[in-house]
Amino acid sequence: MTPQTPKPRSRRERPAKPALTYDGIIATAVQLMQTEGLQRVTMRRLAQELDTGPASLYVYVRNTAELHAAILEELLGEVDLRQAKAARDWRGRLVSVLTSYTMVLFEHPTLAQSALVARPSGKNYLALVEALLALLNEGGVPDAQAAWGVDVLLQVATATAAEQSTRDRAVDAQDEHDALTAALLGASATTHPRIAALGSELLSGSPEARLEWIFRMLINGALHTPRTDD
Amino acid sequence: MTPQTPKPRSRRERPAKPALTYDGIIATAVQLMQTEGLQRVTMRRLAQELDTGPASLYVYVRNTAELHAAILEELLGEVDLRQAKAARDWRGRLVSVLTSYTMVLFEHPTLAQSALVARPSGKNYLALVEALLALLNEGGVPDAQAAWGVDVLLQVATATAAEQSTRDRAVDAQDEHDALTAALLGASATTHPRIAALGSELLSGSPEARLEWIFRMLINGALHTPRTDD
DNA sequence: ACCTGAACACCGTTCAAGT
DNA sequence: ACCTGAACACCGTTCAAGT
Repeated sequence: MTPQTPKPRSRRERPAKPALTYDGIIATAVQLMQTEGLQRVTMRRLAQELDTGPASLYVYVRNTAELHAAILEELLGEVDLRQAKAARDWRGRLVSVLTSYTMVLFEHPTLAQSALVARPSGKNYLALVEALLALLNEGGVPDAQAAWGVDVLLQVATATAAEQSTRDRAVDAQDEHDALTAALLGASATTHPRIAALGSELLSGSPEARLEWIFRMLINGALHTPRTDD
Repeated sequence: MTPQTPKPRSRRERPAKPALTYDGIIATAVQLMQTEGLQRVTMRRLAQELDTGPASLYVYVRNTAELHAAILEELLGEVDLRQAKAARDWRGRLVSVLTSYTMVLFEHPTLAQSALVARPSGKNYLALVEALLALLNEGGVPDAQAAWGVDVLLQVATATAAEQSTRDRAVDAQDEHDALTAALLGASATTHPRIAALGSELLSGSPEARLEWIFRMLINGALHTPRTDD
């Protein structure tokens, strides 16, 4: 009689060390980010979580940037693409999808920072691009303009989320914001007439109100700016 | 006869250790960035360059982010604001100034990355904002729209430069770009009809042509999108 | 092929102690 | 007030050696 249950050779107190796989590594990385933040998702810390040494991860992931890109692609699954079919005009639906994307990144602003540099190319990203292109097409934005415009829409949304990453590291960010506020409001009307004229208008509005206006102005810009390059 | 030339108490082989000052630290930091790149402008490396320990720098600079922001503010002095007075229509001059800003950041894309997070507020930055606001005003962009629009213009320029920082670390970036190209061009017409319809159009155009179109569409968007929030 | 220990070459930041 | 040595708590990545 051969034993049906192979005795697990559990090392340490963990319930059995699972074999390393790409998917397993990324899943653990996402979990680690959710519990400890992206700044803790390092090769060393992740290896520790997987009960191995950092060198082992390099069999599956080229470097830290690639690891972060993979995490982002996972996260993009949370973007609410159903907004594309809501009962609103195409502009409103476009703004909704973009806002959902921005909100997902807002939860992890440091990831947004890396997203600017390491663009993903997985299925969730493709689905997002497709949804945006469909809405632009529905709104009558000419193909050539939609092709370049979709990039700008995502770039601005990503950059806006990335900017927010300062506001996390509370204290410094506050100081920095105060410095900018003081500089803008204290500008002299002789040397900086336009800054002085606009004054607090430059800093006005909630982040939400600003973002909505920005998305609308991008859409209008894409719709009304012909490509003259070719 | 008293000696007229005081004997310098030179430590090591350096020609006399200058006293630390904020300006001296930033000047050395800028120089270090120019010779070795921003990734080498660390507290430790900079301290070494100044012939002291890293702890000494914390008397003048709160942290690494603040150091990088100070470097950026210095660099903004290189933006060519004379373009604002060139013999072209206001849109063309606006595009010129923005392009000059982008080019300055292009030389140091990792600095652009940090610029997204740690916005400067020094005199060079104020001069740039003032120049942009003056051009928007000249073009008849309503104040409320100019106030929010100037932020978007700078954000997009900064983000575009930051994106380029990948293209420096040559090999990975190429792989990543190839992955995106393959994903976009390989998209199925049934699952991703719009991506398939646009195809290579999505990746077309030189960076310069794209950027010029982007600036023009931002200007048009700002000009034609009223603020309805208040 | 996959996995690993160990090493190399670094980091930011704090703190007690000096001048 | 300014400066410092030393320490704490980390990093990414490579490589030779194992299985």
